[in-house]
Amino acid sequence: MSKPSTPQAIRGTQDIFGAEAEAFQHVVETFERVRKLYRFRRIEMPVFEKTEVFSRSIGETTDVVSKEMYSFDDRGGENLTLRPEFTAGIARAYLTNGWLQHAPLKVATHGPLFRYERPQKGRYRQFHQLDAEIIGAGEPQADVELLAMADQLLKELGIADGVKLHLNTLGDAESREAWRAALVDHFEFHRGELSEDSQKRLSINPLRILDSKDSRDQAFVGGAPKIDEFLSGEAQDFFGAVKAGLDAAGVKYQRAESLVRGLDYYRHTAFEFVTDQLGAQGTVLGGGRYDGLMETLGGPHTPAVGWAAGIERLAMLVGERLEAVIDVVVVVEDDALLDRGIQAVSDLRRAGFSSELIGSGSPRKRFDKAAKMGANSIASIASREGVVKVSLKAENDIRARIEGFFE
RNA sequence: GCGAUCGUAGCUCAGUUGGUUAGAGCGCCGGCUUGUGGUGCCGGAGGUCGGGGGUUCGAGACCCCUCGAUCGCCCCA
Repeated sequence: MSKPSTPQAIRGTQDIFGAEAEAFQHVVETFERVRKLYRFRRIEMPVFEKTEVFSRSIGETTDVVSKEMYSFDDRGGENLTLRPEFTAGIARAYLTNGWLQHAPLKVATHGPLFRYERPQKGRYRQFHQLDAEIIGAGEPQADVELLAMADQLLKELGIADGVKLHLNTLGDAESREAWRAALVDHFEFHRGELSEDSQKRLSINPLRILDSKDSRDQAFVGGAPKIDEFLSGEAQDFFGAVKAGLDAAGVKYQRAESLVRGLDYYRHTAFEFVTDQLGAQGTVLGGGRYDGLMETLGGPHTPAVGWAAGIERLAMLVGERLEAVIDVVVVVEDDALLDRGIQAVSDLRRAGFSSELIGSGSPRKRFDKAAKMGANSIASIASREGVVKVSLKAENDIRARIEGFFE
């Protein structure tokens, strides 16, 4: 008889435990608290959608859609995709549920996303994001509110020092197209001297050449046309209002002229909170305005802004967090007294004390086991010459509150 | 999709130029010591050396393939 083999976890997924899981949960809980301060309403979204929800909104030519989606036919023959991001699904829900009656609508959620990528530090095939969106608001104040919330979140997580807000504008649709055309002209002239990657980007996403890490490309980035030269008056005013609003809200930022977004639906404001402490995956939170998205899904023109943040990346910056210490460990040193112990921990837990029972293994080693757990107090239930003996090791303040549970 | 490094008990790691029954610490289980005690001692369980193939008299060590991890490229939060 051969031993059955143990299945491995799927590549790029993670089993999170202990101090790391506490850090993960801490990020989520902090987000929940901050999101309520800004009055964002909680939504829960399906993990999968019809494939077209993503392919139409994100853009067929993007890497996400063309090679990173987990798509499959279900038993009814429908082609479905595990969500690679939140925004498209939320936009779909907004339209199919008629949420425009609530506009402008501020919503927040978090959960798992899926992308078929090569795993590395801060990048997984199943990863988790926080997400916040304001839908149906075309005013720059919406951008400002969202950024202020992101800024406060990072501060409350205690990681704001290592993270900087990079801010840019992509202009409105006309500005962006004019800029894009000028960039293509510029880089086309030097095509032969660009990196292989950037030669490809020239036809797929020329804006991306701007933040290439290849030194061959960087030589031509400095002289490339700037978005500011192509901004319409309206676009300039919008960006000016966002910057003024950030100053008023006390949010620090720096202009990043070559910051672009990978997904097609972005317009106007684009931003990333970036750190140098996570290696190649330095963006911890990113987003922007996507005024054109609703129309690509067949809805009415609906301006919107949003961002998403990588929970794993934030948790790595937060670092490991200690699990809460136990209030009382109850040690039963005589098996005949086990029920006394069960009663005590039950009463303690119902009264709001975290409690753990130790009543198995070598009786003489049970107290040592309890001592190693680092609890605030230890109660021992033992018998000496046939007499039940309860002893309590605790500081006076907690002793007074728990003594009664052992009488 | 491309490149580099790595993969030995549950965990962290040793394993000399390929050479008898593969080791340690921690953890786990048990015995003794201590007896208001977080100590010490002894013993035990647990490994097809990621998986498959090859070279060799002989492979945990060398070669090939494969799976996975880590770090870059790319992409992105």
